[in-house]
Amino acid sequence: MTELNPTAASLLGFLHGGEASGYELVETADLVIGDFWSLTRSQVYRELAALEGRGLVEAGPTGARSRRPYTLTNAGRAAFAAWVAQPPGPETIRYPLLLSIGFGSWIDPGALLGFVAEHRVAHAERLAKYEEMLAEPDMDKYQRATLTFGVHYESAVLAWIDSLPEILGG
Amino acid sequence: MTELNPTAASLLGFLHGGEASGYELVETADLVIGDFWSLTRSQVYRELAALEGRGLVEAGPTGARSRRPYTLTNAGRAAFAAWVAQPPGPETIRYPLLLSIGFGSWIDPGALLGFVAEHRVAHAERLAKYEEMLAEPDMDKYQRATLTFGVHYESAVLAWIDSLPEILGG
DNA sequence: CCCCTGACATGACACAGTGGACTGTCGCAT
DNA sequence: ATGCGACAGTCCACTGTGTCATGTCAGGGG
Repeated sequence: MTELNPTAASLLGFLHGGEASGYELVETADLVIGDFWSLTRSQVYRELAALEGRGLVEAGPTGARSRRPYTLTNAGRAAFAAWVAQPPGPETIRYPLLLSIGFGSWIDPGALLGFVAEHRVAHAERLAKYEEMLAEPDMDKYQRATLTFGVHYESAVLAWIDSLPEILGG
Repeated sequence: MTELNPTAASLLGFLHGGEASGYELVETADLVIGDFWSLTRSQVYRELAALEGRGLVEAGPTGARSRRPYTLTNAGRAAFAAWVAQPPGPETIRYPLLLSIGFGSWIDPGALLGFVAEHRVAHAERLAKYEEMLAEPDMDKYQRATLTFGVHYESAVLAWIDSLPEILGG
């Protein structure tokens, strides 16, 4: 029984909510974990096929629009339980803006500040979205915890961006 | 002239400092951009081969321990200059701990807090490392800017972690 | 009634990125 | 002399990304 990867494990996790197609799983995942665990349609369909091959999920009869509804098997439930008991690995961040700044001496200073300003808008929007979602009173505490991460993260990025003129100005 | 990807562009960037082998480029990159732009030996060697095929770098005569020293070509310099003029894309974060928390209802609460505690140590260490590096007075302002991001990021993660007991406790 | 649009649904493919295993070289200290 | 650790590169299987292609179905407008 090879280890599950986090993406596959997440799919099994969502399938605890009942039967779902690949399309629905992508939508759910995008919504629920998309801000800190990226996945793509292609990858999801590939994982589902692999999970089916390993007997961790089962596909029901193909429905309208060639929809393939997947359900958890007992083996799938067990594999998920084993996965969540494992300590999670370190995070990876890939932030192209930081690359640009790191190579800032080759960039026109005005252009660089322009790039930063564009990113500031995106981060401010995400912060507002998270805060709006957190205002909802009846919310699962685990989702509240991940949203709170988002708030801390976006706030930190905004604070950093606002400190840049002083650092780069001289 | 297809677009450069950020990894390939970074290698060209580092080669502005003069001739270097794949091994040295991995070391440099790990040190300078490793905290916000992950790359692996395998990928670096593959990119170098591709860059050589496109005429953006040139390999000198193979030296001791089959060392292949690469240098920038004029085309490589031009490709890098074109790349840094482009606006950088959005960041991607993949944080397995957040997945675990998102699926927290299937995890033993004590174990979950244990996972969090382990991560706290790692983040505290990185924060200390960044602050120590920032204490250095003569430092390139661009590196100072990226290190400052690190400080903001790690501080935010620590603050978030410390807010978790309250969120998850109830 | 027909056609168009947009949401639903899957898959193929090429390329990028990761992590481990493997091979070999060389300098140095015991 | 030997054996360890840093240097240097390669291969492979798998995971992840982005785009293109294909087809289905529902509902509204003409």
